Amino acid sequence: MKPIEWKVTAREGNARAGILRARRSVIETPVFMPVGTQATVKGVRFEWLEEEMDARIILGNTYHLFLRPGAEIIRAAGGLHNFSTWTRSLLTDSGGFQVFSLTDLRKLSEEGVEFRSHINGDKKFLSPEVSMEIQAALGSEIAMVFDECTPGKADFETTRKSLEMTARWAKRSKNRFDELQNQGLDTGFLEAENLSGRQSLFGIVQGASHLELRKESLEKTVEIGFDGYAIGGLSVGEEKSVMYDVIENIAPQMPEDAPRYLMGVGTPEDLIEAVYRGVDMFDCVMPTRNGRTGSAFVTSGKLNIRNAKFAKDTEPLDFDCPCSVCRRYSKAYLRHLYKTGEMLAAILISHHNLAFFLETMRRVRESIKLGSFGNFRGDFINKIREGEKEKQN
RNA sequence: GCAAGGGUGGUCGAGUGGUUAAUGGCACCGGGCUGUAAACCCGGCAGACGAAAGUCUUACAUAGGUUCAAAUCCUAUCCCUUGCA
Repeated sequence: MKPIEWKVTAREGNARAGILRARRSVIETPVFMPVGTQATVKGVRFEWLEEEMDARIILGNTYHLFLRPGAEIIRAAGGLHNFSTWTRSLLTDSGGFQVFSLTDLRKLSEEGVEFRSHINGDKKFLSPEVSMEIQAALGSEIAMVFDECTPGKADFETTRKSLEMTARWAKRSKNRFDELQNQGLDTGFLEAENLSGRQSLFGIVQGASHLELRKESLEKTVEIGFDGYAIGGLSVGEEKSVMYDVIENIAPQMPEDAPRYLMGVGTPEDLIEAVYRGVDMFDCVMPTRNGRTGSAFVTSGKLNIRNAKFAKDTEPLDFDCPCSVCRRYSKAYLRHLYKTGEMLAAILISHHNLAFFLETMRRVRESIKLGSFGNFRGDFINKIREGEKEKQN
């Protein structure tokens, strides 16, 4: 039996709607997974994620939880689910992205990454094996291989070397992962109908903007064999058109019968464009980070709640959004909260943004099932373009 | 009334003869944020003209004065704070 089961329920062009059954929840795809780096989706209580937004899966981060509180504390607590009380599915990122984003603090070698904690400067070490051990302690439903995230504008040779190491790391990740599963060291083990109850592992395709290298990376990854496949290393400095090109070329070549996960992307528009090109899963910090920093995603695009023009605006962020923030609070009030430094501003806008992302994905799924995704996509993008035009006037 | 110390741009506050249209903080205005080192970061902030380099005008309580040159020195006036009556 497999740890997860993936089934396509409808198609339209390259876009797919499906059902991903994991041991702790059933996840309808395409899905947006809120990012919960440090065992919390910043500013948003689990109650809201469960009840109002009905999020079925959120992320956690190996690097950050490794530094604090440490894998042993979470293992002792019975895993990240028990520790945090999030009972639905979790996907844990491997720490690979931090190798990329904390570049000043690291020393990279074939063996792994020696780095200094960004918190207190402690010397630490992360490798495919260590990452798998931590992720087993966390007990997520979906673990990610430990990869190197290549910068978007990396040249051919750099990218090739990087991708080859990522492939070797993927193999090592898989080996250690299997050992840990066989030893029963996954804290999240759970009996589930027709599933193994074990953790699943996703591979990651790298290759920056070089399509032939992307293809090579994909082949190497598929050869090892994973429960799902991710596209990594996008939205890391390259042009947006490059990102769309890579997705367009690579996603359709990825295994048909496994979920495709585009890591770290993106804006609502990006999500729709990626679904259109065959992607099923997404995560991104934008809804929560932008929420905390005063920018809201709405039907007409993006708005900055700081703007003076909202000072007397008694309307909600978005009339078309069914979330509890839009049903109750005005832009004028949210602006006031933000300008006065009240934490509730960050909480409410983060909440709206996440609700908006999840609702958008719900609509995407519905339209694929109805065969109207093409129209949905056109309307969605048009409203953003109109919004941009209006902003300029 | 006497004595001492003060009055600086929206605000608090540096500056005590010469790159000073005037440091900083805050406020205000705008932009950014894509597997979270981010409740953060960046820019603007006297006025007018200019796409820009820039040009001009008005500015450090008020009015005079000294000087090549003043927010900075001198005189007078107004106002504020503290102490003594």
